[in-house]
Amino acid sequence: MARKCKEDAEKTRQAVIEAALDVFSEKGYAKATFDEIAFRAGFTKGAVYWYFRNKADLVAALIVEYMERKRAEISKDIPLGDTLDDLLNYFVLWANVLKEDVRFSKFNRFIICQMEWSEAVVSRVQKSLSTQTDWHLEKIKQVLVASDTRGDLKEGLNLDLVVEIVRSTYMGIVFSSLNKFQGGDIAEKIKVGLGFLFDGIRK
Amino acid sequence: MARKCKEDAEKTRQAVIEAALDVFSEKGYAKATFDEIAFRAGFTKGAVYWYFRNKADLVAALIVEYMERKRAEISKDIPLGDTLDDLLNYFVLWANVLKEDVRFSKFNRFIICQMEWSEAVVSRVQKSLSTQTDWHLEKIKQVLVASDTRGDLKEGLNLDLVVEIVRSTYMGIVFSSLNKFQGGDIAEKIKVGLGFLFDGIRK
DNA sequence: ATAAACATGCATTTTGGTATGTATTTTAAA
DNA sequence: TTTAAAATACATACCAAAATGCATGTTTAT
Repeated sequence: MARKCKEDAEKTRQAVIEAALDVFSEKGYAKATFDEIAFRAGFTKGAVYWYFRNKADLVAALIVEYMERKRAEISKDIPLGDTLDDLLNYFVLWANVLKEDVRFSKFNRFIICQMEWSEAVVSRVQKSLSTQTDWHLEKIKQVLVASDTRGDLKEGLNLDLVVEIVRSTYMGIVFSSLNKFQGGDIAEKIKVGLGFLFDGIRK
Repeated sequence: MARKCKEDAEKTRQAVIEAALDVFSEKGYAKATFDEIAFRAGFTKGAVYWYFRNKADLVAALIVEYMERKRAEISKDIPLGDTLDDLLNYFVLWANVLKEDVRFSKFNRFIICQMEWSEAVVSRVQKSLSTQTDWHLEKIKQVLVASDTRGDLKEGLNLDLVVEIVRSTYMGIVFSSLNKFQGGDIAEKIKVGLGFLFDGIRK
């Protein structure tokens, strides 16, 4: 084969990334080989190396692309208000994405339980990852501060601590749900679980 | 070298397991080699293969030993009551162990973020792991049922769902704390976070 | 004497990475 | 407008390194 036009080239890159997610999910990060990823995508190893220097580079690209894409996709649906109910809807929105988008769910399961966060990968992803994290934390803090100012919350809360706890609770429910052990409706658990937590900090 | 008496043999096994934890933590599961693990333990590869068939076998033994040992160690300190406050103390107890036992903390960080849960490992660990999980879930459920019977809780709760949420919340805070991003006092976070959650389900 | 508790050496496979080949496409000069 | 050169988008072939796991050796307890 040979060179194609630019649109086809981008398609190739995407095909490789999608194939990578499948192979990573099935074999785990360590046992996934460029040969198999390329074969799944319908190409050879040369194509994969054309786009990615090595495995850490590939998985980093996979992570960044999936996170940024989904964030861009979802950002228009985000509730604008700053009450605890709005915040709850915000998390339910993310949870529903996990329920409905099978690829995104597969992606999350992979990065949570099927890969090692080696230094090589972490350093490449750090920027995109911390942006994503900051995004969440910012949203949470904004709502909590506004609610506190309005006098909706209990007195004397350490808001920064509460921010961390809210996020950890969300992550915990997501993690547990993505592990095979428990199935269940993840959005439902988020709704109920964070609902109780919010009841606990409300005045 | 050559054969030693039985006590020495057991010491060797333990030394290998401890060295394995160190090497796994530093290099990650995939990049850890039997040669280096053996060298760290003060032996050669032959010694490691004498006790463990392969890497999955070694890491499984590491996981099982650490979990069982800590559970046995801690079981005598467990609060006996069945109120929500007792349950909170139960979790704080575990959190304190994570804070104080550096090796156990290292172990947890390893199995959470530095290893892949391949099928080979999961199948070997499953029994011990589900026993540990059942242990926690059983304790939680017992307290919730007792509290509910006493009329301490809100009406109409789905207790099984609440059990999962309580556990997920605990796990979420532990996970977040073990990731390098956030440090902080893990026991404090558990106390405050689960405290709010319990306030939310209390009548 | 036998078997446990290792050490040592080797061989096989795997694979990450590179170097090279090749057919198109794009660019740019004539 | 034509066409040669250069760059792109891969395929193919190959290598060097490394690690797994086994086979075999060696020493000492029992």
